[in-house]
Amino acid sequence: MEVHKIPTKPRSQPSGKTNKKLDLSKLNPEQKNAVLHVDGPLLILAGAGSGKTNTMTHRIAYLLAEKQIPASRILGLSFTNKAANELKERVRSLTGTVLGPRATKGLIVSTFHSLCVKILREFAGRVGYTPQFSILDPHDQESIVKEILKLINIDAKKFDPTWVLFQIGQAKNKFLSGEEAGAFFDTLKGPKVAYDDYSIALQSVFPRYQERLKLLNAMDFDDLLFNAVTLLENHADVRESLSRRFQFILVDEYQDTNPSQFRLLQALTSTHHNICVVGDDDQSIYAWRGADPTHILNFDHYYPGTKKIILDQNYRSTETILSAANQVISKNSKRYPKSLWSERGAGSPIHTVAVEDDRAESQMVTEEILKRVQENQRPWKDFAILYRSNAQSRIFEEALRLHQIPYKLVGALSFLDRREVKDLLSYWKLVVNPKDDTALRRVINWPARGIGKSSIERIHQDAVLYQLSFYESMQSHAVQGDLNEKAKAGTKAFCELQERLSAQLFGIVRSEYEGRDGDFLIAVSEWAKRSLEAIGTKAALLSEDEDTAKAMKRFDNLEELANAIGMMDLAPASHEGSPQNGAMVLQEYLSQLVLDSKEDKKDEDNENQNALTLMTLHGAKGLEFPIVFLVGLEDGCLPHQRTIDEGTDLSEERRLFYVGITRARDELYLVRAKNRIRYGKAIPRNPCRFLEDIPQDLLLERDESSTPDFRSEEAQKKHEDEIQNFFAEIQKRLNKK
DNA sequence: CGGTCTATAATTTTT
DNA sequence: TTATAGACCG
Repeated sequence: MEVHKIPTKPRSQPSGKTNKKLDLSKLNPEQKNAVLHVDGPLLILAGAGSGKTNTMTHRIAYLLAEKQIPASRILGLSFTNKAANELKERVRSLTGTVLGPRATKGLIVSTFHSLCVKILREFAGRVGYTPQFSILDPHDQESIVKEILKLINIDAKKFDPTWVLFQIGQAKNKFLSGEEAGAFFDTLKGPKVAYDDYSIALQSVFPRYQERLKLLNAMDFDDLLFNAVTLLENHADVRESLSRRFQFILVDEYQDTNPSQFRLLQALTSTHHNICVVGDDDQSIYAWRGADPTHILNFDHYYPGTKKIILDQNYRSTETILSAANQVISKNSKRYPKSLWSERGAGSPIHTVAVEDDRAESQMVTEEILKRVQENQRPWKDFAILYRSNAQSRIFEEALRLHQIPYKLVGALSFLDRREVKDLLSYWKLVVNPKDDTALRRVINWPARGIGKSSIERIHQDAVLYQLSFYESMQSHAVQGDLNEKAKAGTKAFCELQERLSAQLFGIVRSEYEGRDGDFLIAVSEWAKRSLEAIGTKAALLSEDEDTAKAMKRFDNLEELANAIGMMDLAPASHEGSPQNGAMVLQEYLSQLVLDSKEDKKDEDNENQNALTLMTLHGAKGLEFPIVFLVGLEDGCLPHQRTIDEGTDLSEERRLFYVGITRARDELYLVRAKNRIRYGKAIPRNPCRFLEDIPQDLLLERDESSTPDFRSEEAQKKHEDEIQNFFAEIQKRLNKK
């Protein structure tokens, strides 16, 4: 039963054409204040669904249109490519009607990471790199750490490489110096070993890892930030020129900034304080990877004279949903007190459903969705199923597939994780950066060319002995050396292939195309397609997969990867650091790919496709859906077990719940299972503790299970204790009288 | 050298 | 229960 009719038209689009004047009439007074504030620090506390993006885009448009700030003096920063693209697109459409299509030319709206790439490509030499540096993906990082662990005789079984990498990343995110990192490592307790060798292990791996990356001319994600900050802090000339260039800086999701990002911003604002940050402390959910919410809580401390604006009118959800959200979040202590309100009316109550186990959970959700689709004519894309951890998606996928409901799984193994994609990209990486041993070792024998383990080992040993890159060592082995005939021939063939590809690619020069950038890009794209042939990918794929159709499909994907080069956005030739030859284009393309792994080629038909969404609570931030199912609302799942075990602060888990609730526009389902099947056994579970904070009168509760609520021994004991205390108390009072 | 098999570990969240 | 990473054999 719907109390409220849902308007499905997009909200707050500027109506029709406006003549020469930016239309601010659709903004509420606070939003307008934020837009009109020009000079000096500005903090916008934007609650969920409060028109944050709209405010930011209007503010940029206002600077461009009314204040005549050149687009190239404005910098917008966000965390995801998706957010950056959306922001840019909306600024473009806003200013388009007023200033024409060229108004945003030179405007940079990007993620922190890609901004750092831009800066570092230009000044790589100042931090000991060449501009061709590669960007490693997590998989590459892991193989390097494994190598190092082996080298220093540490058992990778005891010291999980992923864990080691995570801690190294933490140290970089916090921008710790060598000694500070050491002290930080000392405080850690690892997962598998009781004694504290962890710090020693980390302290021996960390420097070696960094050294290795430098040798490979490669940076990992965290290095991009770390090195950019190092560059700016140590080189006043670079710092000042960039700070002067970016006269106005806007930062989205500011509550998620980590110390590296914070310092980057400080450097960029060293010559002015025109920084506008937008965020919501209640939606800070990345502290676990180094984000520090005190950046937003103490913003005016770092930037005195800050103007603070609170956007608390919500344009998204019903009042019922908002008051549940407000209640839940109000239990957190360290926050700017605020409470969202809306004019949308009460709407439907929140459904809370308890089911028997996770199988029943997926069934119930699926059936409910089918019902809603039939009864209310809802399209699939109105629905989202949100969960705490990725592992929970699987069972829903099965149920959805069974009922033939189209869904899109966000955060699934990305296109880039596919083996053949990584292989192809490794060839391309190697052409751009021949020092990239990691890439080389991936494809040295793919397609099979007779270079086996022992040959690789020999090449490797010579590389170490003569201080060569792996590729250089290969080159010398192709001519002489102690490889068997087959391996030698393979090595020779490989080197020749690389040389040829490289020569061809560097031969594609932009100046020959005289402004026809489209043709220039297509030439590079053609090269990429030819490289597929030269490598022999089609034959390789066909031979390793029985299923010819499947193999062809994989091959088509690779061709698509080559094609996409032709559709890149290319900086104008005059612009510094813009690609001048094929290799530079390819390099740019490769960095875009690694930094943008989420929305890749698979998303091509994404926008208008009608499918329900399956994703984690983290992934859902910034999105909204008419009907939301929050599933797995059990202790151990929503306050995640790891967080409970650490015994510390559960406020971030609570914020996660808050984020989930506030994704819903019209209806919200809170679903929990009484048992969860794990490794084939049913584990009984308690309801998520945050559920208690939602007032009963907002809820419509039902229990579809056949078993009574489970209480863990501990909970049972606590419950009994409470009853006993209660009676003891009464007894005491009676005795007193 | 490459494929198949078996043992073992595993379920936070990600640019 | 399932996925993956080494071991081992052809």
